[in-house]
Amino acid sequence: MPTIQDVASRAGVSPITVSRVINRSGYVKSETRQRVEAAIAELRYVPNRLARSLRLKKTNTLALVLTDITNPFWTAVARSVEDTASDAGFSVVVCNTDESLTRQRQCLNTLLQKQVDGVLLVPARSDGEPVEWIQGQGTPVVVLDRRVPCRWVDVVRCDSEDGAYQLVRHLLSLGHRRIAVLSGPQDVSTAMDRVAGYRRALREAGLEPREEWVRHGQFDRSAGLEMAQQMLSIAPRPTALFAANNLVAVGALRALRDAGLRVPEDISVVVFDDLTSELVIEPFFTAVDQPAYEMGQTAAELLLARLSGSAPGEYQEILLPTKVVVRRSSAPPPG
Amino acid sequence: MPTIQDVASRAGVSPITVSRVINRSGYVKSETRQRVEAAIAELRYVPNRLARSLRLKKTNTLALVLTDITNPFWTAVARSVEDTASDAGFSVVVCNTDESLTRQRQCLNTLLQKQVDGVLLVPARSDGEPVEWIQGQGTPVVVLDRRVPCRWVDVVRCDSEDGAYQLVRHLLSLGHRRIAVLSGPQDVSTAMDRVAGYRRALREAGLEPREEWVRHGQFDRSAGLEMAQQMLSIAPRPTALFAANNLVAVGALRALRDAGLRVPEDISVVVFDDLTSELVIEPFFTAVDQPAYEMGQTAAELLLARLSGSAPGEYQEILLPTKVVVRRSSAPPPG
DNA sequence: CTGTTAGCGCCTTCAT
DNA sequence: ATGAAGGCGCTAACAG
Repeated sequence: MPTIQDVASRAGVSPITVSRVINRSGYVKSETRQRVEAAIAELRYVPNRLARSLRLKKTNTLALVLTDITNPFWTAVARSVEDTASDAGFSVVVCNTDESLTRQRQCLNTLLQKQVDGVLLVPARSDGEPVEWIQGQGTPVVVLDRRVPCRWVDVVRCDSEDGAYQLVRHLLSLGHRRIAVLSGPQDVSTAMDRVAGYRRALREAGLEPREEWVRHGQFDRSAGLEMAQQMLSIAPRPTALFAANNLVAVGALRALRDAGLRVPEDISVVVFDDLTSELVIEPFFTAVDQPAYEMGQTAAELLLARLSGSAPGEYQEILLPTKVVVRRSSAPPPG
Repeated sequence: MPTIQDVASRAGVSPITVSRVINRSGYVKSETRQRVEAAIAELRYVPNRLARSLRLKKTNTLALVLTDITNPFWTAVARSVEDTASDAGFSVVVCNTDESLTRQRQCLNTLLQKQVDGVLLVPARSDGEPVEWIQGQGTPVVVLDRRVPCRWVDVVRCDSEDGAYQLVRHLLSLGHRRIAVLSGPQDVSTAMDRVAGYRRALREAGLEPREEWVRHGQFDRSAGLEMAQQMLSIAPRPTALFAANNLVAVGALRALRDAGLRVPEDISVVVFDDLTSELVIEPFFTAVDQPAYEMGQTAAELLLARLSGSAPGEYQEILLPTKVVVRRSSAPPPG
């Protein structure tokens, strides 16, 4: 492949002149510029950004470390991050951790070695150490979606506690008294917060949350299926299920149908995080809708602002609004 | 940030010795190695892969250029590419083109500048030029999902013509005679091939495909909605719709429901490319199922094999099997 | 087993 | 308006 030196020789100038043409920096006589551009075209020269980045200590690349891009919520986030980054001339490297700390460390290590300019991190656990480690390498981080026990970091997320509270209030207002929650991993902040919001709503209604009505599992379909099955074996059976994420809800509904239960006639189901209407034939779930696209965009913009030095000095915690969407999956309890 | 030189000084060795420790290349006395490792730990040294890549002319990065990661089909492909690449020590940079040639060129340009080792490309158009351009830069390409008029390139895809043919045969066998197709962009090979398979099935059944029963639009929900509405205004109305992709089908169904039509009692709907069961409460569509995960994996493996020189000399065209899954959205025509 | 030399391709600084 | 020198951090090739 031709280098900047090859182009220079061909155009009869020095490499630095070619550099100035490519990056539109400094003065170049119009005639010289044309000769250089001609040489670039003839040689099909493509500048080597590796060398440029090494020199400039800037790669124009963002890392997006999330749990599983297969979940439509993260897909939307990834898409908005890419859109936002791309508009600013940045590329995005995506990594799936599957909620594993080991994989998270591997990802981050590789990413830092590649000298990404910034990291958008959905922490696999409520653990501040990875965040501090990245920052210790001089790389800015924005934490996405989840809380983390660090004061000195930017966070963009939704209020899980409040969303859950609202959702359970909706169930209570319909008359439900036996409400179970199918949540995610114990040490993931969103899973904890959603349980916390659930408990607060129950207590406020004068109900004592029973431990057997709280289950933790993975944030996926099969966990939802399994947790729902367990709930069905409790007597008296809950009249409503609160699924802490979209995939859990899909699995739960499967379990209910398999058990011959009708939703919402026999049992209600509500869910934190709606499935995008793009994918759904007929919206069914009563849900807390999270602005996934905005979350990615906001986080990416904040990170880019940090990189350009245009962000405010203090670290930010940005809470995006959620809203409850009532649909057909919730109704008054039977009887 | 500390460099390899800092580590070297601290350990009282030369940089190259540190390099050998990091990369486990060459001989290093166990005692020396320990000194070096201690220095690495103390300084929290992270090797700079930019410099390494510049030197080695290898970045351990793959590019994945697709149309829109928001479509679950591409999400699955992206996930499998990342899994496969990651196992081989590669990272993945993802780019969305939204079927735009301009954006495709921008993406590819940036990616080549970043010296990605290989490109997985879902071409925005049936145009061989971009492929040849990338190859001309000495970068291997594997084309995904779509045909391209190049002989000298690897391709991994499904047989759209045949899948469509099978799907329309299914409709014919149910007794349908007025079948319409809602396809994607005219110049995208999968959209063309699915129409071609449709036509072949019709002709074989002694039916002449009517032009008004063929529509082209974007491969998204709103196009599906619009195309379906247009079809409903044709008299006599088609008794079955063939949606050329998943999102088109969701949009079409919306249009049918809005028009007060029941599926499949009043009109049947079949679709090329199933929505993954992870996301669907109750599978409904009769569909051609494509092995999305395998497609990404196969393509990534082929690309990695090319990079390691372990691939066969000839370019490959790998056709992955599809299968028709009959569900509730198709039934005999009314009357 | 370890070190020296040189250079990957580019851009900043300082001349001219 | 253009160029020369030097170095970003790393490793291959060759000593020793």
